Amino acid sequence: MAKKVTIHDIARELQVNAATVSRALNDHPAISARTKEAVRKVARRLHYQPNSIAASLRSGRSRILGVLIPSAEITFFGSVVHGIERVAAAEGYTVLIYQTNESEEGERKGVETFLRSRVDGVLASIAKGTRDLAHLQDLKRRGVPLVLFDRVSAEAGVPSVSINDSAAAFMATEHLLQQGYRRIAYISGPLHVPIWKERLKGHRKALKKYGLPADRALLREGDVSIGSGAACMEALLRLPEPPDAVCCVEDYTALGALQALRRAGIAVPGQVGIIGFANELFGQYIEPALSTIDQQTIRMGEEAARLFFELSAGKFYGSAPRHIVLEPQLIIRQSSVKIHTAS
Amino acid sequence: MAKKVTIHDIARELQVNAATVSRALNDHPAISARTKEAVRKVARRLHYQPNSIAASLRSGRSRILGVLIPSAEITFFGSVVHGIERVAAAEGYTVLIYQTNESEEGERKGVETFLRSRVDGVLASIAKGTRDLAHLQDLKRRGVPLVLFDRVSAEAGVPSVSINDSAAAFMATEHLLQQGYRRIAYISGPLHVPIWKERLKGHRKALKKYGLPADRALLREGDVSIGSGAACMEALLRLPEPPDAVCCVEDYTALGALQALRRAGIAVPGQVGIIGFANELFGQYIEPALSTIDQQTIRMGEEAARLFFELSAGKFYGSAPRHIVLEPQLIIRQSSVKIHTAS
DNA sequence: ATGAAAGCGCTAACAC
DNA sequence: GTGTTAGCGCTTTCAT
Repeated sequence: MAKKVTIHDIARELQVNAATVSRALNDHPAISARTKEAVRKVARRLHYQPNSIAASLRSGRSRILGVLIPSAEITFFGSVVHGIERVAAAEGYTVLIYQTNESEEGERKGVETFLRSRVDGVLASIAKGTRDLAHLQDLKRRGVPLVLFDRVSAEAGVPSVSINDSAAAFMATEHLLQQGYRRIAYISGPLHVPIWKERLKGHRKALKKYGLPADRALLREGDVSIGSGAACMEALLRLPEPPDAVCCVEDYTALGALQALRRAGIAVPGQVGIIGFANELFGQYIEPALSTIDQQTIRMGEEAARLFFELSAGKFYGSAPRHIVLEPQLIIRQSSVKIHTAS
Repeated sequence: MAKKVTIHDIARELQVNAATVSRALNDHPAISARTKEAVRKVARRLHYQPNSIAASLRSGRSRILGVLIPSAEITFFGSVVHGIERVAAAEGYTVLIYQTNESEEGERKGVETFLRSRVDGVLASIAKGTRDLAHLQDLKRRGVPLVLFDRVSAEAGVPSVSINDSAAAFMATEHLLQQGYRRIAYISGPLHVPIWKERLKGHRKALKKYGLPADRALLREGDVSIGSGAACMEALLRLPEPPDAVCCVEDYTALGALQALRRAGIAVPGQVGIIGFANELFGQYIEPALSTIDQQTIRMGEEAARLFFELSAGKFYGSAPRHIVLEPQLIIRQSSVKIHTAS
């Protein structure tokens, strides 16, 4: 273990004060160009590596942004993180990711880790398993800016970026209706999670607009996994009056449903239409290609990061938090297209 | 911004020394149960949050493991991280992820960030764009344990976990040969990356075993993206003697190739067989389901984390680094099955 | 079982 | 333009 070199080593070498070295390294305006040059040269020669732990302890700022995501195995989040990174990098910030594994426990540990590491802010997407938001309030109480994205919560009282989930589900459902499907099932995620509650609302609104009843039997509450999607679909198929279309709350759910339909020998989109949600990469490559909703991932990440910088610049502390709502985009592929217009 | 509460606040409240509080909080054996109890109670009441920055500065240990992954959008890495987390958590360590976006530049920044944050170790999978490993050597030189996984490099001289890439490609190719395919193309990733070079070796070995020549025209060096897979496949189809099977270095590459084949109206696996690599989630849901190679992701993560703990326990510093090689598993689905045995 | 004191490496307020 | 000084909040000898 090589002895760590500090600014004092550089200072000694150059016969100057450690503070001078610190300033030179940080490009402080009051330091002469010659000194800066000399300091940098010695620093390089000695393989000096700044200790941001010490710097953070002293300055109270780490220039690190913590991002809490439910799972690194979902492309969607990786994509949002890209957006966050782009904006963060431009401001000289680094992004660190913690995956909560969809549990409240994991989320608490993530917050704890970030708090201990004294990140300058936290951007989070709430885990499926989270019911109590106390740990998020903790961040607020400690003055760590918090911004929520995608899986947001108005209760939290912090800025957020999300898509218009209700509108998205409305679009998806209306699209199925316009294709002539009439008995539309809905496979949701846990309804205690706001975004899934919102989406259900949009779905129902579309049904209502077309004068259709909200048949309780056609609503399934899954856990947004492939397996759960398949199980829900199977249950739906056992119904006395099975659905002729299904609106899924997630692409993976749709994948499971599709699998169940295939096993049952049901033609998609001929007999049953299906639409997903999230525009995951695989959707355009499966057979039939999955219609879905695009959630503007990069944009979402960028906006979330921007909200953080606004927050930390103190631009709207105290006033009501901003909620940015992005407009979703309907992506029509094959799985939901019954009507062939032209050819 | 609530005033931060420190161990001194707790100490004052209880009329004891800060050192006592520190010990109590860390469950030091020499502290009486009564004192510990009292300290914990006050800590809770004051919402005390330990400042690990200060602790790290003093102790020189952060109990944080940095993980460098090329991209958070690849399921494979998310899965490996799960394995890492499991082992790390058991040792009281936290995992922080940095995505390098497949570039050497990103990788350098990640190393820099981890170095500054004084993580206790780094687990890394080398980016596609990385040619110079100097930044990784830096970690070693500074005494930060480094373990490589998946995209490893023997040159780095550090412990690693990978799968037997050569054997994997051999299995994939042999499987195609056993299915009766004879003109087998190979879509590789950049050949300066060791794992892809290794895989190519395995592929050639299989060809050789079956007495087939390594036709240069059948080898394409793509960049492991869907688009590149499609482009390579198109080029292959334009050959005077197009291939009757294609072995891809990655599932996403295979996806692109599949797309190109579909556009060209070629039946898979009837006319052309195809096999991928990585066992990405989507593979079993596309049509035809993609044959592939499983890479033991969770296991890989666990082993990598274990290697780190061995390293930091000083078990084999100085001696030659251990390289764990996991055995891959051939997963036969539809895309490569020409021969229908039974039914 | 607890206290006293020193210091990890850096930055920032105040000198000059 | 640079030096001095005083910590940031914690851990860790060494005492007692």
